Amino acid sequence: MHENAPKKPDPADQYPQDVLDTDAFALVCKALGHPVRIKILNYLRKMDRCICGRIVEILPLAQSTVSQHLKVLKGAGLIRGEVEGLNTCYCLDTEVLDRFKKTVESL
Amino acid sequence: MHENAPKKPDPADQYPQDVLDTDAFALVCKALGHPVRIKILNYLRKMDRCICGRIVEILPLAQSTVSQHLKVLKGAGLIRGEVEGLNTCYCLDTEVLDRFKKTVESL
DNA sequence: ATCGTTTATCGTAAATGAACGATAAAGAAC
DNA sequence: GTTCTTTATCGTTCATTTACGATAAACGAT
Repeated sequence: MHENAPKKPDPADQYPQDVLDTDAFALVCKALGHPVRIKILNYLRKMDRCICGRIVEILPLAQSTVSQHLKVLKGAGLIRGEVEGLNTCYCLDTEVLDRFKKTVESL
Repeated sequence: MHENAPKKPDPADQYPQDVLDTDAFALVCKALGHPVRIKILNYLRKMDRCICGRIVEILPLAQSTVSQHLKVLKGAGLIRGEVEGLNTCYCLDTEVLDRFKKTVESL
């Protein structure tokens, strides 16, 4: 673990973006560590994409709480949201999700 | 593997214990949602089985803190620990882990 | 029986999380 | 322009998590 010669200890080279490091992996797991967020994710998977308001409708929670959960999922990179006029449209980030799956496979 | 004569919507039949329900899945994710616990899991994967004291050694944390993390992992079913005289020997619960993997695959 | 070792648990303090209502920001509709 | 709608953020409260040291419980060794 001493980089005298510039070999390739670079993690980005070893695993060309298909496995998450410990901290990133833990972050994603933490984001998945709440039933409501799993439900949101499942819904987005079924719907492909949908606006925030729809997610608020299907959950028995205040709008601000749902917004908070969406923020956590976004912070972990699991979903993306883009503003479309008055609404914000959310969808899964399949790339991050796939990377997560690969990491789990390797457990 | 597929339901040829499906008549039961009973979830326990549909998925003969190979996929976790939302709450159980969130619980496992939550347990994985801390870098230290990922490290413990990785270590146990490499070592197959090892005693608590060894895990305490490799982590820069107080013994009581490590014990707490082990408890979380055990509570999620990810590891098992059996007392062997003075020591407690921990190992992965591969069955729960495999179920978790299957659930993640299906994401 | 006494002493050291190992691990779990207790008690506690600080940080984070989850929920809510209220409010702000931004765009649509009038 | 004003007003309504949608969503994010603020402020607050309560619960949980994380960390630690201290202690207890269980066992081995002396």
